[in-house]
Amino acid sequence: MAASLGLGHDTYAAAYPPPASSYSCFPPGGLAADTGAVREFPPAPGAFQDLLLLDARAPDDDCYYHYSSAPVVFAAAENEMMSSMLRRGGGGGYYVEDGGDGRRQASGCGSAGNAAARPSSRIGFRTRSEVDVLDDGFKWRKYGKKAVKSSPNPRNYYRCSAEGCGVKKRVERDRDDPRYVVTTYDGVHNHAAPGTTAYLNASPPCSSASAAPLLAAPWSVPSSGSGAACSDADWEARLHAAAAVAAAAAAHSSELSY
DNA sequence: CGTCTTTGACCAGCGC
DNA sequence: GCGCTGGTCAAAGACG
Repeated sequence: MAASLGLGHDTYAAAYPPPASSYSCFPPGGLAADTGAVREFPPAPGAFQDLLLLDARAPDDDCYYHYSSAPVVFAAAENEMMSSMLRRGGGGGYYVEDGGDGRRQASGCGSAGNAAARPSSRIGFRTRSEVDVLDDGFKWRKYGKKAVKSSPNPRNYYRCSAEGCGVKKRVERDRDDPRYVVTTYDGVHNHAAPGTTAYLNASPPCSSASAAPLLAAPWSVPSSGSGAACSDADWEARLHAAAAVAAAAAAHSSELSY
């Protein structure tokens, strides 16, 4: 489905394979040999059918959650999977799904020990976008900008504007490919973003394309690829927004699950 | 006038 | 102890 959209998602996946460093997080022997762990968070059948490509990483853990082949949106089952990971402290769970093309996968990271020792509500996303700031439904206030040594691009610091909410996010351009924005959420919101719950609970029919422009789900694109409801730019924008919403919602869901 | 961005200064952690 | 780096603070200005 992704390839039919003409956005080069498979190309993206090929261009951005899981970095070698991420595998250091996997159990000895690798995921293939650890099927028990892999199946720790089985999703509902078909839950990954419409996953969109993205990779999410927990910077502090040096771990990546990869969803190759197709971009990611945290549909219900997906969100639950990430929530489970977060409930375990940001790691300790593994999951791989072969979507039929043999390339799709998602992976958790970190050992159970690490999870216990390092509870984390930090989650990062890298998405391709021309705009730096992801509109995730929450209101952010910029409080800092810093040039970092590890990247030629400045890093921007944002804090949730809601009173009493200490969630922060960092936004920077990918040092290797400025087309991509790396957004890192730190903390969990103590409030809900307007429309977020409805957004995540909504079924993903293609016909819902115009339901909520700002938070419109990328999956609201005709799966056949023959429709003209969404331009590539539109798709990118939706993916971008959905990724941000997913990150925020995953963190929020994690908090609510404790 | 309230809110937000900008930006230089400051602080803390870390390695040497 | 010192320097480097990342993260935060806070004053000033811009904007609606």
